Amino acid sequence: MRTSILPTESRYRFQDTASRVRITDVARLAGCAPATVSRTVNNPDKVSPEMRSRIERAMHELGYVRNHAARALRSQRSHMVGVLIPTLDYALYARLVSAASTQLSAAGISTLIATFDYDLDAELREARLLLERGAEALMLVGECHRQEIYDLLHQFGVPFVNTYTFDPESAYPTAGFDNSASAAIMARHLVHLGHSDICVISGITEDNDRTTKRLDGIQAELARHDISLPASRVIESPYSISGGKKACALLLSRDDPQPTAIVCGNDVLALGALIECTARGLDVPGDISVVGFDNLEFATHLNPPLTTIDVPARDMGIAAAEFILGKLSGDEVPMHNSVEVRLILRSSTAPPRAPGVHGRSIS
Amino acid sequence: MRTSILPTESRYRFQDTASRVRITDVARLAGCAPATVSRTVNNPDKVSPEMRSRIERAMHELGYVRNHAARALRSQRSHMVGVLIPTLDYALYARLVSAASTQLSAAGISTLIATFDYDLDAELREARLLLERGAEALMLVGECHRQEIYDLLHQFGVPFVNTYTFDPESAYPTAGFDNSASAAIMARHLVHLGHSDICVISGITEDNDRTTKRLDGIQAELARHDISLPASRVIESPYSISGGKKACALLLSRDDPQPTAIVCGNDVLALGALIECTARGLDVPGDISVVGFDNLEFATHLNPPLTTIDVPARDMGIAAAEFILGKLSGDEVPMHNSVEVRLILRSSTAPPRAPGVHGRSIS
DNA sequence: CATCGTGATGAAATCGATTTCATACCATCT
DNA sequence: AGATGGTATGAAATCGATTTCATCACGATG
Repeated sequence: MRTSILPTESRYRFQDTASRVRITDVARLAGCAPATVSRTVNNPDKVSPEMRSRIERAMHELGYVRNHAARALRSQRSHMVGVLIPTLDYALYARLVSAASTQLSAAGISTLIATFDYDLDAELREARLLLERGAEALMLVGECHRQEIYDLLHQFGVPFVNTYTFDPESAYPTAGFDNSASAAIMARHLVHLGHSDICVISGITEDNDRTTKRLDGIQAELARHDISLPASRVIESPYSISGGKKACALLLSRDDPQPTAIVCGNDVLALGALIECTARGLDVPGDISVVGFDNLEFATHLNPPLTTIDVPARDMGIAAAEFILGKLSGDEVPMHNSVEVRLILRSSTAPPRAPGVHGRSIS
Repeated sequence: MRTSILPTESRYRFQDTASRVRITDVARLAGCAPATVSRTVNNPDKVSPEMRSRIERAMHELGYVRNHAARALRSQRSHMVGVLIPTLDYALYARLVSAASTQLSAAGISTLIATFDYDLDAELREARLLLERGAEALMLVGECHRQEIYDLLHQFGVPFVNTYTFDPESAYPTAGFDNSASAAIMARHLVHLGHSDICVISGITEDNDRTTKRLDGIQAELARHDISLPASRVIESPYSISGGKKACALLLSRDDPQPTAIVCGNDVLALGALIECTARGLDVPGDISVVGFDNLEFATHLNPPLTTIDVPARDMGIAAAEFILGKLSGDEVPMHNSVEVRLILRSSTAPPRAPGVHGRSIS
């Protein structure tokens, strides 16, 4: 009986048997030096047309695929950029990522996507991994990150940009919008409609500058109109439909004078709130107004269509990518880039049914 | 005046000035050979505890981060697996990807995500890129790919698995479910409820084996019950809410006897259909039943909650990852892995209002 | 006609970690 | 005591493409 004498030999080998075609193989077949093959791949115009076509034929014939590790090692350029987003869920960051990715790939750069589920320690780990893998730059979401990320980035001299935020005062580059001001727009809209009994369903604010600023912005705006926002009228919830539902249910079940409007930290929460209101037989916007944030595709299709803040995620992704590309090619690029958010008026908001004692005249 | 004499010098350099700490630097500080440092990183138990801690201290002190390109080049292992999905939109593949990614990362393997927007040529390009980057394995969606992908994969000896499909007859590994049989379940459900005027909003079937099979499955099941499905009752639409709305509007505007049920190729289309029906004042399920496919999170929250087919995307991702991990470590692994889909009965389906002339008795 | 520049190509060094092979040391066994 | 085996470590080769520098051919220029 012949039992396997080389058990480890059965191990699956990356690059097997006849295996990998190297640049030298192509060179040999084309009858030239490896350097010339490299040139035809990276600087075609530095090679004579005949030689080039000869080499291209050889590459095709052998099925040559270049080894990126070797290229990256020698040239010190990985041609990769890392994108660190909280989650893939709800396609919250899909527009941002795909726009950025398209933009980068036009410059021959691939995008490495990593998620961290709103856990900053996980984010740090992923960032380190991306850097290990040679990411030449990083796109982050928000400004709130572990200090170690900034240190690492500094140490590596790797450019980066914080997206979904815009802050000309920040020491770190930003590409996005002012979350506080944008959220204030929502609040102002409701106040202008005559609401004063307003509740907020916010995203989790811990370790999250965007949700924090949005909440601050709402609070400040309401304060400007002498409307108070007691803690009992604010609920934080993870971004999810059921989170929004639960939060809404809780708010509506409190004894306070019932709110006439609910401001939500994003469209997913607003969807949950809408569902809960409808389930309770409340008419939106007749009995209660609901505002979202993000303008995700479904917002326009809801019943009623959701009033929300449009976040031009695509533009933001492009801006972030352009910033990074600029940095990578040593150009002088503005540190901070803003994109324009705007209030999308749809039918989930209306004046409160009873003008109420708190009613105030509006310009 | 001193103008810059070295203009190119200003170019942003990956790895600058004082810059990069190499393994030799760590070795020098720890007073050992680079080999030993490498061992503490990759096989800690092959290094004596004192030496190890000395090296770890040195690594920490210098802020050492290993260079993945060098590691990959020398060891011929990239520790990366590529995942090729059609799109990031609607988080259609989020559960699959994140489950797979978690699983792989526990084995020290990073996930490279690439999207191709349902364009098979783009898929081929991305696949080649992933392979260039050294992906040790690939996760694909469906079985329909350019032949070149299979050739490339074969040439490189790179294991892969087709997800979202299960076919024990296939020459290529699959991890998923039988799309045809699963779609038949939807159709059967409607038939059993007594429907016979049934329409279908299918995903685009060109270059897509999953949508094709789902449509086939529906057709076959209806045929089994002597219900015909004329071309006029089938509309293909890209996966989007507005696509579903439009398709539904079109179907409802035809002169035919109005359908009493609509089968949708996925939940996003079903959402669109639901919205359109509601907008037209149709009662779902009173006037018309709607079925979806995928059981995305929102399905349960719709009004009415959507009857749909639950796709255990998480399990599928895990199965696919396990298959790949098995292959990579040379284990004997079953070629085909199936996950269980099941019909989720909710309230978007009911017997047709008027049993109608086509009514048939059901067991 | 000699010289210079230009463009195409080749030879060889190089990127940084891993890995093989050798060596030194110590403990154990006969 | 000598042989043996195992463990910890080091020296040096290596992965494959890029890049620098040298070389060569050829045409233009004075």
